[in-house]
Amino acid sequence: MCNNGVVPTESSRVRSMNETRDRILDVALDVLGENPDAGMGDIASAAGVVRRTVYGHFPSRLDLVRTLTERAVTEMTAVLTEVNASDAEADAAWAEFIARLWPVAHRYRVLLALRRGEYGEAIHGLLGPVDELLADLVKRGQDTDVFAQHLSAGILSQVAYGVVFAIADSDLSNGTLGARAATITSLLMLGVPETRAIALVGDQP
Amino acid sequence: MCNNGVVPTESSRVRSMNETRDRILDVALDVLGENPDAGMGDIASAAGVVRRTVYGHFPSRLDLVRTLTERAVTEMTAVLTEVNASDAEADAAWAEFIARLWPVAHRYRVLLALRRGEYGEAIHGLLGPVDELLADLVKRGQDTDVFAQHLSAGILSQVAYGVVFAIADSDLSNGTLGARAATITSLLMLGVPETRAIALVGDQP
DNA sequence: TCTCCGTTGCACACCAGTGTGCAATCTACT
DNA sequence: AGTAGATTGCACACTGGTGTGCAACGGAGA
Repeated sequence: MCNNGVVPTESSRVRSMNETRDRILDVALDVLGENPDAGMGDIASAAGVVRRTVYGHFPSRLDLVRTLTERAVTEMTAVLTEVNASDAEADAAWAEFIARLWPVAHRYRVLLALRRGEYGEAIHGLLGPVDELLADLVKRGQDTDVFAQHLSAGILSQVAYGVVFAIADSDLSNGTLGARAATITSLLMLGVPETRAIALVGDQP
Repeated sequence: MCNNGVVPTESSRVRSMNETRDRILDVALDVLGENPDAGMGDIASAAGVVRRTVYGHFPSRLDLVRTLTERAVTEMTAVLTEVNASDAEADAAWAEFIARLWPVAHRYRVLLALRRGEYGEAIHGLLGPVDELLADLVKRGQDTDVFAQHLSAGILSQVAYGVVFAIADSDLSNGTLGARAATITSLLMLGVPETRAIALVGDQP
């Protein structure tokens, strides 16, 4: 009884439990990424676990998706706030943002497809803060005449990172090739001249 | 028996039948556009018809979606071949293409969502010719140094008209505002300078 | 008037996924 | 050894969509 606390990881029990829980979440991203309509059974099998066990960790399918979304929001806001805090030019900040966001966006690309139909509302709600931060960055770029103004900051930011997700969803998406392509393409559509865009990604490979 | 032919519209019978058939197709685009997972029942109700009747025209859900896709392919290839035949600069051709494609893309935007999951393969196969024509146009632009080359013509064309569909799918999509936004944005991401892009859409409102 | 034939309304079987219940099993901790 | 707890394997009920069968209705055409 050297341990009067309640949750000092309790050594192994809860740790292995958390491992399976995390494994389910990780594998759910992959499975749902390939087929957003995959069932709990598919996810369970892919995680090397029985369907019943998944329900032990997540009472319903919605809980699983929500947890996934919360995870994504946490990671993305972390990157975004950090980049947003820097005093670099908006286009440079955007380039750095995409470069660092890329692995995250690629992992959670399924949320794009999941946004419509059934869980769309829940996901949309959770993604709200991310959308705001994104719009702030774009607005800063527009105010300093770095970004084009043919669209409002709200719409433009949505479309711009929609493209990032679209490329992340594309066939040849992993590797740094996708990151470069996504950064350049999004910069271009934000109105940054091609030479400048290429120079920016050169800085941040 | 003044009529020895086989299909002189047979006056009314088959005509009213074709009307309901077309109405089902039209309404299916709307319903599926709002919710790609809508069932045959929803489509039937929206068309003012019983579910059983829909199955009378389309033996299975796949048949309905396939017919819808074939329709889209027909309309899109018509526009694309016409634009592709012109000897204008590639960026001007693209601008005209988007302007004329816009209503079509907006109507069939649901196919974007339907491309993944269940019918994805069938749709993808039917859309093949469109993809080729699109890639040809982009490649022409790249060869004449009008479009950027940070991505291959195949990928770039996909991403570019993916954006068009994304904007068509956006909330404020109908009206000419969406068409302008889609044209400018796609031109920008193709590497066309902002001033040139705006001039191009000015020519074709 | 009588006959097609599209349409309707209802029936059914089928399937796939969801979520729950419960006894059995295995394992880490005491 | 004993126990708590996660996991398993199987059961079940429920839902919702699909596709089919069939008798009945109703209007246009012979």
